Amino acid sequence: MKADCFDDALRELRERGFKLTPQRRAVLELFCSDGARHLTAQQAHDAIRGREPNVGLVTVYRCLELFTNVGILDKIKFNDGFDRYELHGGASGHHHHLVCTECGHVVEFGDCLIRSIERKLEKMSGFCIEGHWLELIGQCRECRERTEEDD
Amino acid sequence: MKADCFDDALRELRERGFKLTPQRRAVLELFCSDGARHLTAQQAHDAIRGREPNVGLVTVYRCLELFTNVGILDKIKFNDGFDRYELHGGASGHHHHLVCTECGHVVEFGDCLIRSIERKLEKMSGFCIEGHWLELIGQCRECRERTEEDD
DNA sequence: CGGTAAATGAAAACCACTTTCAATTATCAT
DNA sequence: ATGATAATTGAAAGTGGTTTTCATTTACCG
Repeated sequence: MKADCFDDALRELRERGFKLTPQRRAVLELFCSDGARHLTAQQAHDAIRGREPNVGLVTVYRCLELFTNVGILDKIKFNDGFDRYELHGGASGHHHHLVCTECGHVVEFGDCLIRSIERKLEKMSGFCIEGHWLELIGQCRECRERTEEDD
Repeated sequence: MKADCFDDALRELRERGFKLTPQRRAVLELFCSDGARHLTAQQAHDAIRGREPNVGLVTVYRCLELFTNVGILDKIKFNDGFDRYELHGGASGHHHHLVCTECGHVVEFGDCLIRSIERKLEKMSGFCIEGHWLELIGQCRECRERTEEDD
């Protein structure tokens, strides 16, 4: 549990005039806890329910939207049809995801590798590039080894 | 209009035992026409409606799915919530999209720039990378110039 | 505390997409 | 050609994640 991220977020909300409801605290606590990465609204709701049964899924959706607008969370999209959220910046700043097709294991990596591509493309296309989305899929080491054993 | 792509597709469908209905011909014609790139089902339906009013949106969805399974089309996903389709392989093979946030103008580019990143990541992560999805967004030259004029 | 505007929860709406099902039609055997 | 047959179609209903509506509750300020 990253206490300062939680306190910083509460302060940010208070300063902007938003009410600090138990529901919002519960969602914030979840996302400031260590294991919380790229969660869907449903996953967040399930995780919160145990501690705080009085939090509706709709409220979770609204918290996620609010926190994203305020800059506390980032909305990220895998190509699986679910909106996902994680702490803004996170431990490692802007990053991308490498997802295992077998077990769903996710590895994150920084975006320094993309910058050079962006510069090349800006020259080629005349675009001023503002952002990018990169997701890679494959098989993680564990799943590859298990698959080989099965043969 | 790429006549051979159209004929090849018809032959492929016939060989696999699918019926050559006017609806399927209309969808094929559209995707074999020169301007047809990364179309949504709705866009395809709108484009076809002019020539062939008797084609339902549902049928367009079914054609797109069938043609993708058969290998005539590729399904591609922008992060905008719409499934999009284009001719398999296309003129330029596997590629990525650079989308203008102002006018929606799309520039395509090949994936040779990604390969070196994939190799680095395989070493770092132990993953065997099978595929990737990259989309960049920004402002195209025209929109940037127009925006500057407005200031 | 008491007033007030913001926040919540349940239900309904949305929207892209898929499925169901009765009616139509391309294809093939005759 | 023609009729049999199974695939295909279109309309309507269903899905599933997300958003909106609206009456009720509640955090916050005075």
